[in-house]
Amino acid sequence: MAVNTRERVRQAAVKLFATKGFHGTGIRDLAQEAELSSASLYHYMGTKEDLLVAIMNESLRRLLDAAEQATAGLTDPVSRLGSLVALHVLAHAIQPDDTRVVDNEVHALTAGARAGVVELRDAYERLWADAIEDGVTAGVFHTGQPSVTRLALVEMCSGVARWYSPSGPLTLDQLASHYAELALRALACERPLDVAALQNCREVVSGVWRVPV
Amino acid sequence: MAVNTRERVRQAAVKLFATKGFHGTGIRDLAQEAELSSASLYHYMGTKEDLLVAIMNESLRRLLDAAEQATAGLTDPVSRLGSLVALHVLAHAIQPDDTRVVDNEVHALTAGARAGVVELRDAYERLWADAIEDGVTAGVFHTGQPSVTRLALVEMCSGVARWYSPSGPLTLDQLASHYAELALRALACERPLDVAALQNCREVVSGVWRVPV
DNA sequence: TCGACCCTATCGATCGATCGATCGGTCGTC
DNA sequence: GACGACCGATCGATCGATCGATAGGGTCGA
Repeated sequence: MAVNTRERVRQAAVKLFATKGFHGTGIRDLAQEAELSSASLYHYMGTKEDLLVAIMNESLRRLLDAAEQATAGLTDPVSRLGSLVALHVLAHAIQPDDTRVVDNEVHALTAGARAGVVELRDAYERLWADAIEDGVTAGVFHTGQPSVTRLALVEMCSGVARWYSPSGPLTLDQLASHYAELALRALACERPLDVAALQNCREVVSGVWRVPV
Repeated sequence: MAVNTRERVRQAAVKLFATKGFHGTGIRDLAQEAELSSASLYHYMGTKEDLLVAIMNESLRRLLDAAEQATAGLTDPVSRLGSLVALHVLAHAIQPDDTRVVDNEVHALTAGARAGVVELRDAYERLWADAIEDGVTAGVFHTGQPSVTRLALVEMCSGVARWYSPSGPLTLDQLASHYAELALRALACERPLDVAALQNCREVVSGVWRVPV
């Protein structure tokens, strides 16, 4: 029960932080969503900010782990970048609330906590930067501004969390391969998608987030 | 004087709403930034939300006007999309605070005000949708999911507001043409950038936002 | 020229409401 | 009878907003 309630509080917080923002969400909103009194809330969490920090760190950690797992052993930059894009898009489509909190509420963190979050984020973006730089070196990607292109692609993929609906016309599979296609094209890559890598992503995703893909 | 002070309040609000969020910004923060007492603030504005609504509507209206102006008379879809991308990127690079408020604080609006903002936003995205659909029909763009591609591209360009610095290595010109290049590539367009259209964008931008480009 | 009158700009003080958080308790259950 | 789960009541602080007051400058008729 206790573990379950703790998870319910977390999910209530993710939902409300994502839709109303951290500062726009009151302790009483949180309590109502989690079906608890505001006093009981504090049996399962520290301060409101502790809750935000935990959500951000866990979400980012999961994403980073998944990305490392999905690209482990892949030496081909095309496969690596395709995997990173697919994974990022799937994560944002499956967990839109979590990812929107991570992407939009960094400004609500106090300095100490922000440092940890930024560190995780940097490690994650490093994976993208390496894949792109390796591809440029290998001559399969072409871009005059690798860093700018990386920022552009990551942002493009993150946008999925703002609009994707599983009841819409696109399956997760179609979504992921469409974005992977867009990314490879933007990098002027002439090689086709690595379909096996995408399949591998699907398995990593269903393992890490425990959902069928 | 009065007009000047009113503008100072507006700029203080844009800065704080962009960095700390609408709900994260207090009336007293606003007053301090604008160098007024919190009481005097109300001589120049209605409620705090009125201020947010005004900022959003003005910013969006300016962007929409600029986009219509930049694409007016252009029949070629490649030129139109190139212009839209360049304009969007320039606006986000020049006015990062304004655009971040528009992009990230919609959730803070109450239903009535939100409707107006969404309407403006829809009209703006319609320009993008038309350019892309026309290009697909004309056979110069290739994408199986025009709507998804549009969302991806807009989001990609909006990200500029999160990181661009005028003191960085890229000029506004380089930034705009790099993004236009990325967009055309993502649409599998084989035609080159319309450099004249980009030049036109520069002029529209310096007119609408009154800055040298 | 002079006061009477007003209007704009400004602020200290303060309003009721709500904020995040804590207290002292009451329940079952083991 | 000890403990985990839970809550009504309430804390001090802060929220957005308003109050009455003051100072200064322009516009009058006398």
